[in-house]
Amino acid sequence: MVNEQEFLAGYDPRAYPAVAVTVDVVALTIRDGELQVLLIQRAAPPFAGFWALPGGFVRPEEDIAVAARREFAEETGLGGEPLRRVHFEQLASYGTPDRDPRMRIFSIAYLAFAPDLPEPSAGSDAGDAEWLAVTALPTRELAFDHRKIVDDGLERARSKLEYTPLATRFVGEEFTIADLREVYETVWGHPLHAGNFHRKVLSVPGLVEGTGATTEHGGPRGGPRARLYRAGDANLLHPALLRPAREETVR
Amino acid sequence: MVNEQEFLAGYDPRAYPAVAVTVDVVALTIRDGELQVLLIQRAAPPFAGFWALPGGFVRPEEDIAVAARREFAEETGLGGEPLRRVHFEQLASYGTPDRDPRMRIFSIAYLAFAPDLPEPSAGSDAGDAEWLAVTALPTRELAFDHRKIVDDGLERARSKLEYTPLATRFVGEEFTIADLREVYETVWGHPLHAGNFHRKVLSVPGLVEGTGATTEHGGPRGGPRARLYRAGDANLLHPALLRPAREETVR
DNA sequence: CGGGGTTATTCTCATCCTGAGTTATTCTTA
DNA sequence: TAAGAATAACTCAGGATGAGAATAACCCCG
Repeated sequence: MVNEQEFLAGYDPRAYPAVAVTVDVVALTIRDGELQVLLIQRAAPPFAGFWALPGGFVRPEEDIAVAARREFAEETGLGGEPLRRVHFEQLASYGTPDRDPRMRIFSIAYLAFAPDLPEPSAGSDAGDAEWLAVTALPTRELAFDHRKIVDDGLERARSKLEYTPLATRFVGEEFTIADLREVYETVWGHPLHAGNFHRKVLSVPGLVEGTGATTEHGGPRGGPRARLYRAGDANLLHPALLRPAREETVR
Repeated sequence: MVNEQEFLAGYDPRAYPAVAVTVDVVALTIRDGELQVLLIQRAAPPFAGFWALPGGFVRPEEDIAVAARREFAEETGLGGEPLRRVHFEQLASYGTPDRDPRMRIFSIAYLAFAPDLPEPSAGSDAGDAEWLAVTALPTRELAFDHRKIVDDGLERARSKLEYTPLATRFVGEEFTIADLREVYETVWGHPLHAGNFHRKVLSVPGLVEGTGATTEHGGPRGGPRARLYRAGDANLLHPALLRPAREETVR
């Protein structure tokens, strides 16, 4: 039997069938009171002209998570501190043999949560980029299996709001309880009881901490000035902020 | 601009640097009242002689999930109905550039839950295979980044017991409430209140359904015959069966 | 064969959390 | 200045949880 050195010296990677690995990013933000996902229009085949998730090949010496951040930054033009405030997490991997007509391509999907972002600037390999309301997804055909990836990302996002403080990633540095409630209502897609939500947010340790300040003015249609809060230091919410169970999802 | 056909005809996969994709399986079972993970001893370099997760290269036309089941079946010798009762789910993907000395290898990890399984039969490419108690993991150095993968799998398993009926995958077709409680205690690593657990399991809709039968005998050290149950039809537990929050994990 | 130890199952009870509704107060707009 | 709207706080009933105890069935040992 050969030892490790001899083995590696005689090892030929080219002996294996070619496969490739890409990252795709499901980037979510809240704009105009709607949950929106970042899409780019493909300029080159395959699926030229179709809308797709931002993503691309992982570079030879690049870590996957770094690749995901790079692809996101390229499409949004974001960098520096604003980019650091964006939360990234691995979502899942997709590798059905025929998901890409070129060759066997595995995609490692990432999920990104970002506060209200400006209109995206198109990257070099994208014909166009835009934020699309997730409610409009059913009318838009996406490239590859990206519809499935987006659906998985949305379910992950809805679920993560329950037991993590990720909702604070959708709002600015300072926010009101109503801002936070709007995030939950938008992502979950139904209204919440304002009073109960308020009580709950303040009772969960480490979710938010008060700044002592209030908003400059009341709401656009009246109401008192709201107190401002910052994200707290909790990583997990306990007790969790559960969305009402829908009978369909249980069985 | 070329159309899709012309593009694909002129496409050369060999133009890209070689990468490979493997699956690794974190297979968990409960044997002798302990949570155990399936490991194989590597026969060939790299990491020859080290213990590692069962896994291997995804075949050219093979789906990832199929590859995970195949690798698991090869190492355990399991097939047919017993194999169908094993739950598989994708865990996460690992692709740090230097995680494998041979080349850039991405690993897509799967998590498997199985009821009490027999001693594994060694596969063709494994020097040996064994179930190792997870409590013994700290004393055993694993190949590649498999320690991290196992840790992620264990956390996923503990978390999934809370809100899904997966605990029923660790016991046989018919089981007692005490069997189920032992699963939770073993995976979570601390004792539960028998009375409260009993009440909770029976109150969650769709978790279990009674068979009408009882065990043949009482427990080995006494006690009445216990009623037998089957897994119910729920996919999600509501309300969830939460493990007591540990302060460390929250912040 | 009888008693002690063990375990399944059911109850009790105090406490906490949740959903729903109400009230006081502050602020904007007409 | 009055009406409308939103924040924040309070009330109350019902459900869920944690802790402890009671009851009854069953095993093993002496």
